[in-house]
Amino acid sequence: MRRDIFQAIADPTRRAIIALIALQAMTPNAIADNFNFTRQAVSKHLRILKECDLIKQQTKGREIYYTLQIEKMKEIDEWLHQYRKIWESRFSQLDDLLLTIKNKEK
Amino acid sequence: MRRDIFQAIADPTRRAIIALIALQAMTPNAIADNFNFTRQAVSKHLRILKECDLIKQQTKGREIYYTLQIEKMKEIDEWLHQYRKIWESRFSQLDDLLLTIKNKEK
DNA sequence: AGTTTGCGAAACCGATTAGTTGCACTTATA
DNA sequence: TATAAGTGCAACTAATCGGTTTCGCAAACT
Repeated sequence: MRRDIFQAIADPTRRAIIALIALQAMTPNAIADNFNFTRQAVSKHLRILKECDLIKQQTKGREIYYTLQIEKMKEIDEWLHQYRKIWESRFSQLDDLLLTIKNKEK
Repeated sequence: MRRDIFQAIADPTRRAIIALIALQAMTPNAIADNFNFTRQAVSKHLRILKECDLIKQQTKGREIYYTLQIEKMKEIDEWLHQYRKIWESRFSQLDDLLLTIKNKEK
């Protein structure tokens, strides 16, 4: 199935997993220790995160270490950019207004 | 139901609605004209967006105009901030590396 | 060689999602 | 006042989601 990064971060557990492995590479078991779910449930989340390239895996013996692909997070940032422009322009409009009021007081 | 902004933007149709009303306030009918869904389907999306304060409505006669609450989008930006710090620090590490190489060449 | 450990995949299940149709209500128009 | 237009809500439905249990397989340990 084609995965969407926005759908991937929609689930709070997946966001928590992202936060965990952002700090250091972790195995599924180590990740699952932080939750009340089974390792298999975590494994399913990892699969979804992997399907949209948010994480990558590195096998080491029988263990698999998952790491965050921080580059992928930029996609959200890029989507947000168009709206950031809007709120920043509104903020500068407010600045202009305050400046006008200030000048009138003189 | 308590709504989550991340869940709200997970749906591509809702992201399209957000993009539409970011430009100008629109009525449900006007929004629905842009999709192949029924007006009622759009109405349900609007309800979800409203439940997490991403949009607000303004009644004008029998019409209801929906506008984007751009401030709410900042919540995503704040969540993203922790990861932005990471990719920016990695970028500066790359800068350091390039600088080191450059100095060696001298 | 036999057992334990770490993992993913499959089958299953209840809850949720995203759409539909049908309806009721309010406002504008003839 | 009757009718049309704009809207939200409720009931229904197929598909998806997020969890579980069970299983099979490969690597590591005894």
